[in-house]
Amino acid sequence: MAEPNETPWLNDDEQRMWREWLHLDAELLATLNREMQAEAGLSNPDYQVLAVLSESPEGRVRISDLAASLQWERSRVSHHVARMEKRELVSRLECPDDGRGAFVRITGTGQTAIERAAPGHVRAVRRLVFDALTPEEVARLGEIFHRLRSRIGLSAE
Amino acid sequence: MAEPNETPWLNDDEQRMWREWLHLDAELLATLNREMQAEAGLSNPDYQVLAVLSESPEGRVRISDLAASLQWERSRVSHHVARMEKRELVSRLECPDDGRGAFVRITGTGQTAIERAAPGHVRAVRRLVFDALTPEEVARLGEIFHRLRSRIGLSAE
DNA sequence: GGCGGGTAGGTGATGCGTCATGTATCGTTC
DNA sequence: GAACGATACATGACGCATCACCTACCCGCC
Repeated sequence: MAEPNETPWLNDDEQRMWREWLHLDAELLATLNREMQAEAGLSNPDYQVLAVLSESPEGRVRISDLAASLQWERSRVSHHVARMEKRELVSRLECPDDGRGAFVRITGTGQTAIERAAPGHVRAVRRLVFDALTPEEVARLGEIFHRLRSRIGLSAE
Repeated sequence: MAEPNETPWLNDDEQRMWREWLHLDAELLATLNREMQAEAGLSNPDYQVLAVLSESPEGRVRISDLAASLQWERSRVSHHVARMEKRELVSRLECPDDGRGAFVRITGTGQTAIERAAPGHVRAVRRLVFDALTPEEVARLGEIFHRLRSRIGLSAE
């Protein structure tokens, strides 16, 4: 190990769990990404954006609202929407109420793409995750993830 | 929802858990990254590479072995080592036994960096993850992650 | 009416990751 | 010993993500 002894390293269980977690994460996301890319030409972030847009009653969403829904930075949304616009999955509209604002709307191409992607995506999540878990495990994991998540940002740095 | 009814979507527990998981992941990795960046100027991948190198008895590791240890693609290792070489964290050596091969070695700068990073990194993982979990939970999570991981790659596509 | 601070969004630089491809070398087989 | 397929690694192009910074606009106030 590279670290001086004063800092207690993780014990075996912890170390094994941590490694499994990191690898699982990487593999899970990569697999979901790859399958959706193959089936519908969408990346995971593409899917998330299109999902929000297609669920919006007005059919158009402000950049900032999109950022809030996805918990992304506005800049990230801006970049991503720009890329998606090039591929004609979404389009931008000016916002009449606020000269600074912009709407994003899903296009026909985008609608087709997400409809094509959705069933496979859900099936993949089921197959990779939920088919291997009991309902009790799902509940426990949900609680644990929530607990961990709520601690992030407290007393950092 | 965007998907046709034939495909069963996730139930509430599943959906909540899945969202928590995705967000937790993103936030956890981002936080670990940010803290190590601030403390020692290293990214997470930098740390992993340096850790393998500094644990190697010979002080040098073949690119392919590095890829195997980290479970990265060789190409990724190649790119990453190139970036780290620019920052003088590692250096490349020619391999006398195999004209195709290359060794990577940690530099003094790299050694200093990982020694500076390691205690904080371990503390961060403890603080963010293990301080909030009981040993039973750690064991259960380890088992679950292992189970899920072993299913990836079976019957894909 | 014009000043000042906050907000909406865009942009450029840079690092990270993958895919497709290229090049040199190795080992084997004839 | 030449040819051939496999291996080791590099490279270029591209998408993704963040950071730092910019512009334009809104709103409240003097």
